[in-house]
Amino acid sequence: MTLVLTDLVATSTALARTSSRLEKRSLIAALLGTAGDDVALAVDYLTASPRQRRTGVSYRTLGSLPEPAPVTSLTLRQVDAAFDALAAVQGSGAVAARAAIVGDLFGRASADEQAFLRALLIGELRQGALDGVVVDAVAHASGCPLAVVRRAAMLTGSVSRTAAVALGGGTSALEQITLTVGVGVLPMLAGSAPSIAAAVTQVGDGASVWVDCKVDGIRAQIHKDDNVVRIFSRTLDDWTDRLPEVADAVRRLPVDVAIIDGEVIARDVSGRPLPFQETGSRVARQGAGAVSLMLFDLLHLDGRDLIDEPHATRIGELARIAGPLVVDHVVTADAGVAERFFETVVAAGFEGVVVKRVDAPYAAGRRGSDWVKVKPVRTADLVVLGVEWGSGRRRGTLSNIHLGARDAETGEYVMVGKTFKGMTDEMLAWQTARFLELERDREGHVVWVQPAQVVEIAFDGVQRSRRYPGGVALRFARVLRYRDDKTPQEADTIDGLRSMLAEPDSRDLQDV
DNA sequence: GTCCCGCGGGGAC
DNA sequence: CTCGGACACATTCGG
DNA sequence: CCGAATGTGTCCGAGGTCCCCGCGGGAC
Repeated sequence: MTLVLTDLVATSTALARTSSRLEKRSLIAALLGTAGDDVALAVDYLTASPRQRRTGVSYRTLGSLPEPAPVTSLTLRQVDAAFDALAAVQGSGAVAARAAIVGDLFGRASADEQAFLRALLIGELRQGALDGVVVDAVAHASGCPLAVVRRAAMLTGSVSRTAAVALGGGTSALEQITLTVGVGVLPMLAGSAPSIAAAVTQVGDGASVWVDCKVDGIRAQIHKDDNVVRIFSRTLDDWTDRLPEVADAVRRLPVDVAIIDGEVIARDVSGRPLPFQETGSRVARQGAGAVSLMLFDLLHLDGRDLIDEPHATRIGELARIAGPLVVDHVVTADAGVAERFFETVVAAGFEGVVVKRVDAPYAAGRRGSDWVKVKPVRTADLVVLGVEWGSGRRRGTLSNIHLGARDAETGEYVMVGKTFKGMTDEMLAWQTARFLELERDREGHVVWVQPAQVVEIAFDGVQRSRRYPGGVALRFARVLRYRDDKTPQEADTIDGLRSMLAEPDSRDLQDV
């Protein structure tokens, strides 16, 4: 039994049409019931994650498409084969080669199929169903308990493989899936809280909480099986080759078999974290520039699975085998103590803190309330310089605003970033009217406005920028509120933002 | 013919 | 990465 | 006492910043 693209596209279209999760679930379940051997492929496409992580094809390449075919018989496997071919293309002439494959594939697709494939390749499926809904649907289609399906998905790191096992072998087959050294596990994620006090009461509810120093690096899940070490990124890509020194460090640990969770980060000789940009750069450059490893969890140790053990137990074992690499922490029920720890680690250059329930298991793949992060928040009053028309459910509203800081010398405003975050529907409606009033010019989907409206922006920090003229950009900017009590002349200055940049000390920029 | 730069794709946060 | 909206389910409120 | 309102857990999608690499085309 094989699945035809048309059927998948029909359910995708139906998914987009309804907002009911239950209905989405039954639509997907019905499709999976007919998918036969193509369950995994169907799930990969429905969750907008084709096997081929990189096809080299996106928005730009798909600008001009051939005429849709009036009749089609495209199968999922044929699509998969075309994606394989795309992924294999490299070297001189690659652009033309990809265009040829795309032209052939799309020429065999109907209009609806073209739209679907295009959305899939661009990564903008927007049918209101991804991993969460699909996992639910897999449980329904297979008759397996949702909790069992979820757990299998977390342990295999793959919804599609889980789906194939569930539909093929049912609950008993799913239950045979266990934590396996060498197979990436979905990493446990943290929710967030606005303050230490909130986090401590939310997580601890009166009891003691575990407070970890939060490292602003790149997540790494490390599997050690004697001398064989594999390192997985947060999305479970294999990054072993680009982190040789990390692999060596783990090889030297006094354990045979382990799965460790931690963060990779570039630091100066004193151990102080370097800006995230530096660690990102070093990691991407295949091990150019040393990075160090900071650990905060242990999922498996020498034949013993620890994911269901309490956090405190796991960390106890971790400290035993890798003490010096474990991140700083305190255990307390006192929000004041946690607060002081937070201040200390932030002063030392770390990102903040993660508050953890002491007895929480390792609940992979879920952004639960067992781990809650808190980071310091910066704030600035900036001027709106332009706005962009929104897309998707923000179509028809002026959404993404361009932010400017005041240049005290010239009196002009220099752009330091954009944001679309923090706006309620009400604010969206207000700002589209407001910025249309202030409109000065248009260019594509951006509306340039007179620099008259001040907005209070929250952000995590500033970073060095090559794109923006002031040389700085905001990280994670979001709107707090519009300020009608301030004139643009009272907005915060670009110099003020620049002063928040960590001063690079060239002596310190050494490998550790 | 080579080098460099711009741009697109893809991945971190 | 952040945030708001929406849905599903649990709990509490009000006639 | 039961239906309606309110609260909670989760998911999704709106798009941000940076980085690197590879390809292609223009400058020299």
